[in-house]
Amino acid sequence: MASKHNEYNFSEIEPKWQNHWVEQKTYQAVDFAQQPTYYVLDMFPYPSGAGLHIGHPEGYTASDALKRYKKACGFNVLHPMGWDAFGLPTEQYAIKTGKHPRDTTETNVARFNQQLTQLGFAYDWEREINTTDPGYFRWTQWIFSQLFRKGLAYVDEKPVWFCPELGTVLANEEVLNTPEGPRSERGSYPVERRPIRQWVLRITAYAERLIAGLKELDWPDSTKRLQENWIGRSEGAEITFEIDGGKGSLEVFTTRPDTLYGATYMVIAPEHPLLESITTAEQSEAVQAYAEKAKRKSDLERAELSKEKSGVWTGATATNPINGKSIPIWVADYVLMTYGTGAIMAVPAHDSRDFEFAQAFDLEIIQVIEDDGSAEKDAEGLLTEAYTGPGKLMQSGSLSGKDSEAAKQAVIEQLAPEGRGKPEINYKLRDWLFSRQRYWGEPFPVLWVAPEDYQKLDASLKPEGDPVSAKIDGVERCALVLPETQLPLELPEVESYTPSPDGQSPLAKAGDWLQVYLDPANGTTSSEAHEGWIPATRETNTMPQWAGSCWYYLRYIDPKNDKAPIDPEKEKYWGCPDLYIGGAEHAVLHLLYARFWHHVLYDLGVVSNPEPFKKLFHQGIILGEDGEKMSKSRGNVVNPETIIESYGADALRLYLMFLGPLEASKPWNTKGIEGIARFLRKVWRLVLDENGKPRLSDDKALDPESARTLHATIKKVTEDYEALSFNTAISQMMICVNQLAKTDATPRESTEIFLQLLAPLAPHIAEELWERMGHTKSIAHAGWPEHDPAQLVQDKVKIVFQVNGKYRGDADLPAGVDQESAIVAAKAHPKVAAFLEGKTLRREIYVPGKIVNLVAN
RNA sequence: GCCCGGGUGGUGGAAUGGUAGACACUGGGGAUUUAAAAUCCCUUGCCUGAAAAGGCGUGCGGGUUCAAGUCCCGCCCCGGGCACCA
Repeated sequence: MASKHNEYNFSEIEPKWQNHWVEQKTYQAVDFAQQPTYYVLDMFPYPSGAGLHIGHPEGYTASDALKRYKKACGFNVLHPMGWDAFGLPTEQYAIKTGKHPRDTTETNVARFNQQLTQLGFAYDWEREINTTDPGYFRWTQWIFSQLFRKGLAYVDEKPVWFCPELGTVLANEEVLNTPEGPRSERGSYPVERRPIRQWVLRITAYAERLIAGLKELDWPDSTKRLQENWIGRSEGAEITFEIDGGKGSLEVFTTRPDTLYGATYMVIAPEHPLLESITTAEQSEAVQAYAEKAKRKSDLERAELSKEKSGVWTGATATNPINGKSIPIWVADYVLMTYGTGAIMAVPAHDSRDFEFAQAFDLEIIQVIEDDGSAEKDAEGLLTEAYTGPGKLMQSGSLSGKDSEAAKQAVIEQLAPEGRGKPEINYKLRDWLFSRQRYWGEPFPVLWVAPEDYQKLDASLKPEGDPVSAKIDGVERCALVLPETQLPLELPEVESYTPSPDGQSPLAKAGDWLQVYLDPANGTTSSEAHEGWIPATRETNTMPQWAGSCWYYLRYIDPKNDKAPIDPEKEKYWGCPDLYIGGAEHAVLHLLYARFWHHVLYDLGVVSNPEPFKKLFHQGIILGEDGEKMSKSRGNVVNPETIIESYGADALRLYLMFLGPLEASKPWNTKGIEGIARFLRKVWRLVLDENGKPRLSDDKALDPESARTLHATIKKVTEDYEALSFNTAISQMMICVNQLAKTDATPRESTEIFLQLLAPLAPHIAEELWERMGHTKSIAHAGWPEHDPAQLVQDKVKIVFQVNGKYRGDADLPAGVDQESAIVAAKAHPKVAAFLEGKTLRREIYVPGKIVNLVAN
């Protein structure tokens, strides 16, 4: 591009300043400095082989700009970066090429690092973390140990999604519902259900706190609601129905105990443990066939067939505890074993699912809540749809006439003394499936020992409460966690990264690593047997990628600590991130899991606040030029590197922010960046003349109009940076440059103020021009300008004249003009007068400094 | 079905209830230049009109208000999330 030294040559100046910030440690965060702190956090990237895509620099530009702005304002700013480097693609690559994931990760990290630097993101690299670094994951393992010891980790044989192609188990959220059936999110391979031994974290124990904690958070409302719905708290009652014929009892969960009189049948899930024992001989064959069929269906298939309800009568009946009525018990797959008790009381009149089912199988429908005419009915006055609203009870014995809300309580109170009912709360949230049958993840710091050896163990190795046990290779074993001294537990070298076809982790083949001896007194391990030591087998599952990202924001505060995950004093000094910027795709899982761990760490006294992320912001998605999501297959991918080559990093940064509001999804438009490039060249020429010398005027002050623009710009840009409204900040800076460019030269102070405002978003050009104006210190140390309100005061204001709400003219009147004079001026305006002609003035409105509206007819 | 967002010129977008379309892109016209790039100036919502001017315009239909893109009610469309959670 430009070669003359007096032209804007971004490819020369950008690397220069990038090196400068690194060498001078310009953006290093200093522990315990006597300044207010500001911690701005980005969601750290997975260092994939593909390098950065345009979505990364969007959020990262925002945080980089905010960081530079806050530093200028005098904050001790912490803005770190790291790598979420465990994960499937690297492992897949290892399977394909035999290359160790560690090496691939190293290469990818180096590339990402270089790309981020090229964009001018000045992180405090001394705090860089990598989830695959043993110095990091020893503390991930440590946190797991704490969860284990608190009884929050257990083992369960769970039917989980298994993907034969990837050779691994997938979490529900990694499986997509496609027209071809369930598929893996990565690669879109077919998946199937398989029961496999799994580690599970008891996140449900924190459900209540995770909901309550949301209240105080400054998060997008939609994200809070998403989490709330995901946790899915519902209040209701657990009611016990006696099964007729002395076959025991059946518990159901309902949110509508008030409709109990309308319960005309019951339904249990096909997986319900009582199904076999209650089914009568006559119905046995049909029930068994039905249960078999249901088992083969995936959850997705069950849901898709939702329009047609299916089910079979078990032959059994139960007694409605409120009225002694005998009602049939059906089995149907619209009832889920995984929610509530796996059984329901069906009230077809007031639940749409039960209504559909009752219609399909011709079951009794009894209306017990008055609908006041709001429900659809047929000619005979019978419901043609369920009425799910509130109302007065009817056909409900002594409760008839009571309001439904009050009746909920009344029913529970009536049943409670006999032990047939109690208030109950249920959550949609399920416990967190926490293991993967993969190589490239954190190994569990867990050993399995024989039950008799387990007795000999020191209490510190065991969980609170019951032992965690499981069948390993058909033999009963108990789990213990390694003591802190044995951490980190590193991954063994293996010959193959491929899981075995039965879904076992590649670690299951790491013979030497697998078998160890253990000192029961303190958990020390060795490959050699010692007197009194006991044999143990290592856990072969690894942790999911979420594990490392659950607490990384804490580690940045104290990244090299080998005594604790984080030093308490440093934790108190920095606190939690003041702002967390990241994509909305993590609205539920990552942000919920991280909150869960943080609450646990709070209980353990590791952190001093129960919630990790006070303020959250989601940047939108950059779409392709065609308005579609960028993807290789669509061929609409924009590569940041090519943009930097042709326009420079400053232009890319500004343009990304100029596209629209940070939170909006917006299409990329390559032509649009021209406007930004033009703006930057204009800034260059505003500061330097054609000889490359500062274009300074001898005057101390700007002309009044320029001064007003400059101070309005200081005000607007400051407010907009605070609000992350970078698009409008840039517009205002364009207005400012256009105004200042009208003059032959600019006072030094004005030019400098403008560069200070520009620096957070376009730091390279700002630094370069700052230096060329004679400064020897970085603009990062120049502070932040304040606007002078006096400069904004105008002696004349434009008053708009309206007649009947329509614009008919305007006039510049003295600021602070009173109502009377303003209205006189309006009436004097020829066009206003013309529109008033022949009409009667009904009303005169004056909004001070803005508008006169004359109402006439 | 339920829960969130969002519908403004040819395009991206801007607008504490107070002139809708700031700031840009694109298009059109011009200046400069041997030419190009760069730069600068004018113009660019729609309709009527030669012009002056007027009318219409923020997805659709109502309403509140002196005044509505903005507030309220009822729809339509697009995007995202959840989906038999009793």
